[in-house]
Amino acid sequence: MQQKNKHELNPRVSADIVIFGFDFNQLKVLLIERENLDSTEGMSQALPGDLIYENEDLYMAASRILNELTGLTDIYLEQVGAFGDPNRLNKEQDKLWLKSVRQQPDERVITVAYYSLVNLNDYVPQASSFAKSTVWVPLDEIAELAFDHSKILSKALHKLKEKIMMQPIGFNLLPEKFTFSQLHKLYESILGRELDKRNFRRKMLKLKLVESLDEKQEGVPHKPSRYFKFNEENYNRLIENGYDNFGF
Amino acid sequence: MQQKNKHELNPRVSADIVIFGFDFNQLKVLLIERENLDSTEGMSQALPGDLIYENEDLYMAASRILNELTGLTDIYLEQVGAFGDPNRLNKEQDKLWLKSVRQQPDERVITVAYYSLVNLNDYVPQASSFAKSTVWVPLDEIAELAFDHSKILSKALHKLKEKIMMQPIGFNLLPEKFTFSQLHKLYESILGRELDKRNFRRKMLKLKLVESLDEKQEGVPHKPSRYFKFNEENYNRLIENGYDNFGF
DNA sequence: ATAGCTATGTGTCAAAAGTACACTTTGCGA
DNA sequence: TCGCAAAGTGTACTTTTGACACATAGCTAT
Repeated sequence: MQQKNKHELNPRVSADIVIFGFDFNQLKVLLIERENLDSTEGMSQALPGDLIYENEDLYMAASRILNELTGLTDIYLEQVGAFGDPNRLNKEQDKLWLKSVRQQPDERVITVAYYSLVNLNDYVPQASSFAKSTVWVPLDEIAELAFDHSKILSKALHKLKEKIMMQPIGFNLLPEKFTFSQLHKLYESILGRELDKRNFRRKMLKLKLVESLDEKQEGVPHKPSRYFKFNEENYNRLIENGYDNFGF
Repeated sequence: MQQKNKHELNPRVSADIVIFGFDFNQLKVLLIERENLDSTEGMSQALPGDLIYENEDLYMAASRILNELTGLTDIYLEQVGAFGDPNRLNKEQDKLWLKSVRQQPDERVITVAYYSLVNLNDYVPQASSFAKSTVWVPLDEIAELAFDHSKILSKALHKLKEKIMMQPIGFNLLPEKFTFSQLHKLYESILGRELDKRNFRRKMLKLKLVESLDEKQEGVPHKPSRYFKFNEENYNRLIENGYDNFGF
């Protein structure tokens, strides 16, 4: 035990967050931009993240980062998993960048990834120590990310897809009131495939997850849509009865 | 950045594993037993786990631990998640035990949990540095575990349930050939509810996931069952066509 | 005022999947 | 040869899914 000790891992731990947002048209992810230092290309992108502090719980660290970045609190946040490949920071460009920013750039870092769902309307960009410049990038325009972040993103997306088929977490990406087509488009964006409009409507209404408001769109150059809101009580009643599969 | 550094977390990292086994009757978990040092009660139980070494990947560490404990390689192993509550080691009994076993018992440890599915017939108990005495405990007889291991176990079980409804991973818990009722009982044990015998059979056969062998049970005091085996080719064909929901 | 545009909103039918349910069969053992 | 215990099998009903097309409301441009 005594001799073994010197070989035991003693890393830093970071939290990286995949922040999803929806602009009523497509799913986007908030990324930080950094300048490349090897003068090959101009910029590359990474998931926002930061080292975790002492006495900080993993979930707390993730909410802190999310809050510093977006000003938001009480956000849907779910763990994706831990990523600890010993070579995860060893791409040349990443090493250069770490050298410019960390005291011990070669130190091993394990990251715990989370994903979160935010309502774009509530979002106010914030300056923060770990993210000078951020951008919302549509899912299908995201190029290879720094470190192992592409892998993290794809696992996060996979979890989101799985989850949204079981629980109506999508409402976290929408404002209080929304139209049916916004909701419909959201599900299509997340699942990456078309859903029949009428069947989608039928299912949502049968489950009574959405409730119609006495209010309509105004000023749109077509038949105005009614507004709807999420009915949380009905959702809670559903899951009490063991219903946890929305089967899209 | 410079001053902040001294507050950054620099923990040990462990891997803990929920090892599931099935004795044709119920689902069991392999636990390690340790003597309590405060003389309240005799024994308490914990999930097997060990600190991760330098240059070791998380998944590799988990397979190493699994191998040291069971002698098995190439085992189904899936990450449950990272657990890093600053107080996760702070129950009194746990602190006493750590003092007797670790150089720096107060050091913060983050654990990455995995679950694995093993075939009990292949299992040969092994002595290992971190587990002197091990026991297979039926799920419903597991008492409160050490550290945050009860929480880990319940999350692992939850993931297993979810997963087995989507993918036929249950076969990892069975030997090459098995009877239909063994398979049936396995699904019931994992999901914790009864499944209609005929409907279960119909579904499995329709998906062609199991294949009948020309062999029967012998020496049983009732009508002997045919043996079946898992048909991996058909499974691969299914998932290629996007089928990933077995809907139990 | 009216014609045209655009997205909203609605119903039906057939196929597939799920659910509930009971009796006969086989081989062993007493 | 009788009894036991688990294996094995089919049907009828209900629910869910999936495919599909047209009328409607409000704005805009002429």
